[in-house]
Amino acid sequence: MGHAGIASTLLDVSAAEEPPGPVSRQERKQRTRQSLLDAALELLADRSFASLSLREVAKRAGIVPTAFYRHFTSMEELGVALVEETTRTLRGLLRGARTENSGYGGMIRASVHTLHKHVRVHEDHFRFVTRERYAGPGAVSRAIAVELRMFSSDLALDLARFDPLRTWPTEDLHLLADLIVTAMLGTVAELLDARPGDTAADERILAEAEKRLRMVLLGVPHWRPEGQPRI
Amino acid sequence: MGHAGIASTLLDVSAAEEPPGPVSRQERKQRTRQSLLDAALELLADRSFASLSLREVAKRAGIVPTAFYRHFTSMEELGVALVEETTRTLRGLLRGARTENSGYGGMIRASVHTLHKHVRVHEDHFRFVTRERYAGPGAVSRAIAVELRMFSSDLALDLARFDPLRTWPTEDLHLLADLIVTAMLGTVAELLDARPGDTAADERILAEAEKRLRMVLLGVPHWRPEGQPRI
DNA sequence: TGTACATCAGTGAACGCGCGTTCACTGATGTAC
DNA sequence: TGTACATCAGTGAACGCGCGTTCACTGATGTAC
Repeated sequence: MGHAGIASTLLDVSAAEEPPGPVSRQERKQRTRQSLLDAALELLADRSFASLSLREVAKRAGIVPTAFYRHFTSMEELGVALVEETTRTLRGLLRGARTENSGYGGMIRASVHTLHKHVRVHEDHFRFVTRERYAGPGAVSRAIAVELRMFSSDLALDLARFDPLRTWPTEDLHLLADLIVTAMLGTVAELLDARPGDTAADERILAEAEKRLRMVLLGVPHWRPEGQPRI
Repeated sequence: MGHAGIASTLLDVSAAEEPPGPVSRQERKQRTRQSLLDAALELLADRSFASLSLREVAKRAGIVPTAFYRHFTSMEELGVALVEETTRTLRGLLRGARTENSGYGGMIRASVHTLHKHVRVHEDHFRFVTRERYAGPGAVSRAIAVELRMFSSDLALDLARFDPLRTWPTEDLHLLADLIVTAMLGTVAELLDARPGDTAADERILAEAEKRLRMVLLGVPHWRPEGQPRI
């Protein structure tokens, strides 16, 4: 339970290591549930979700395999919970980064840096999500696809505030937003591949990420949504 | 061996189902090897590589588990062979599509359509590669990364022939090429997600893919490689 | 061409192991009176 | 406040199963003479 508790504070889910006084049955249950999530995430640091066994996760969480079923009906259900845990706060952070900055440049810089900080704090979560995104036909991949669509919709909404984009058809706006989300996911994968603690690598990756986004947005004023494109 | 043979003809590796006359020992060995690759690919249609067992593959290929080791030292080695099988011909096809067309528009259209045709013929191969790309720290993911870098280098080379790109620094060129390769991979994933035989869906996905690439390339003439970007 | 030996792809039994899931249980927490 | 009963998170034994890998083997193909 020790290091599992530490991991959970990173997400600020259950802040205190061992709170004072007696604890209700449902509080204890919630803590064991979190231990299972934390244990799974640690094991997923260098493995695929499909290769993870219920017994391993239970063992690492400090419970007997059969007690797992008190919290999740299957490993798949736990995986979906991990996906939700990953995106829970990031969506709000990114929306904030965009609304608190005006102009492409500021928005790009703030978004990239917000993403960077968040990914570095929750590396295991993002490793899990980038790995499982296309991992197969299971509930986990489906949950990830849903979350990404939400990121994309958030972004499309904010992009629509820019003058040349204001008049774009919705589908073109979503195309652009998807392109940006995909590029950002590539950046996440690069960050997770970099040697740990390699600050220079991080800065290079962030610079490249900003450059990529500028390249994409550079074409926007020249795009003709209706009629023949000029290329 | 029956349907395994059929799958292999799709790749044109061993064309005849049962050639006439006696067959040398090494020919037979090569055929069994191909059966193993085909069997693995069929099983991978809706599963992750990590969840695939040596025994399953051997069984489907029609040999006893222990005979597997006559062909590959491990499942991982088989996985790497599958990656090579996937990209073997596509690289040349895409290079051809670009050199036989001039101008962004023609190149984009030809590339997207070439990719589409190839993906549709070899769906299982591409499902495997898109799934395993980020699947973990194994040899398979590493092999995929190497292949993608080669696609990107090919593309950068061809992009350098365009006038505004001719003078770009190499790193910016590679950034642009990576962006395009990533976008194309997204298109592959969309194609594989579409309902089989849904021609309308295919056409929509291809149209979107072309649009995305045009969006990206639209910014090119306005990019300032040196000095401050205008955004 | 015929014979004797070497090679080696594929066989089949056996091993110890971790897997998911079942089941009846325990004992602390919660609730009704 | 005290007692009797209900709830339910966690236990531990047991099951049948598929796994990767070992080993000694078989018998067709290949080679040397």
